[in-house]
Amino acid sequence: MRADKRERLEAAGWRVGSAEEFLGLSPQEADYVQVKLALSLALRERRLQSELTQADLARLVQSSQSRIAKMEAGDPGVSVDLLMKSLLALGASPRDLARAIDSVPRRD
Amino acid sequence: MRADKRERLEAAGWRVGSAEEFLGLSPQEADYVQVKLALSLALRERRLQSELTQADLARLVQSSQSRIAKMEAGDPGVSVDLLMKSLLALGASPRDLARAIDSVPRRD
DNA sequence: GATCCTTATGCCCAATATGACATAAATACT
DNA sequence: AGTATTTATGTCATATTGGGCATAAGGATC
Repeated sequence: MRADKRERLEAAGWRVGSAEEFLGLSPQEADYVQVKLALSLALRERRLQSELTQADLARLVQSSQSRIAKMEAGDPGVSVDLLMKSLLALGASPRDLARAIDSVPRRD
Repeated sequence: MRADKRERLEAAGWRVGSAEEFLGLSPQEADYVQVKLALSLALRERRLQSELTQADLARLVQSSQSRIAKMEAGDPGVSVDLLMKSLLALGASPRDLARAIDSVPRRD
């Protein structure tokens, strides 16, 4: 965001900042969310790459379409365990998981 | 294991193979276990590096000493989520998590 | 706009993970 | 050897996550 735009917004009474600030997350909590998000995105990418529907993937990992949708949406009620297991079921290697997690932007 | 030893063992009726084979794990399940194990080890290393007892860490992450012990032991009843959250609480970055996971030996 | 396919969202309740506690086992220190 | 500290293991109630189902919402094709 450009500095002048930020100034205009703040002058108008808006609070400008990251989602973490807004939600009041600690740095660790923010990192955790980011990791889950990265795995979510990796899952969606892999599924589409494999040309599977969410229902297909659900069958593959013995879950349900709704769970897959929630996983890909980064729903808070989905565990990293399930994300990882699903990714592995799609043929991802531990190294692939590592790469996905490593794509999380560094904090400053 | 040396080939001749393996032969002697098998001649004597032993089945020789990896722990995964023995436990009847699929490759994906084996990878998942390996990832958890890698995080367990990383946790122990970091905790010791920080010169904290399990009880100290338990306070830090609002858990209990017994949970920490189970985490570090790679207990099946411990989630990757908890492992990650604990590592992050010890100051690990997402990149550190990625490195730990990437240390899992490749399957062949 | 009707039909089909896919994805999103909300709700059950069964299964699993959780912190807490007790206590055993291991390790360190004198 | 005895004691203190740390770690391991078992159990329990409570909380969270799980699959399954219904249904809404989006998107494509006709």
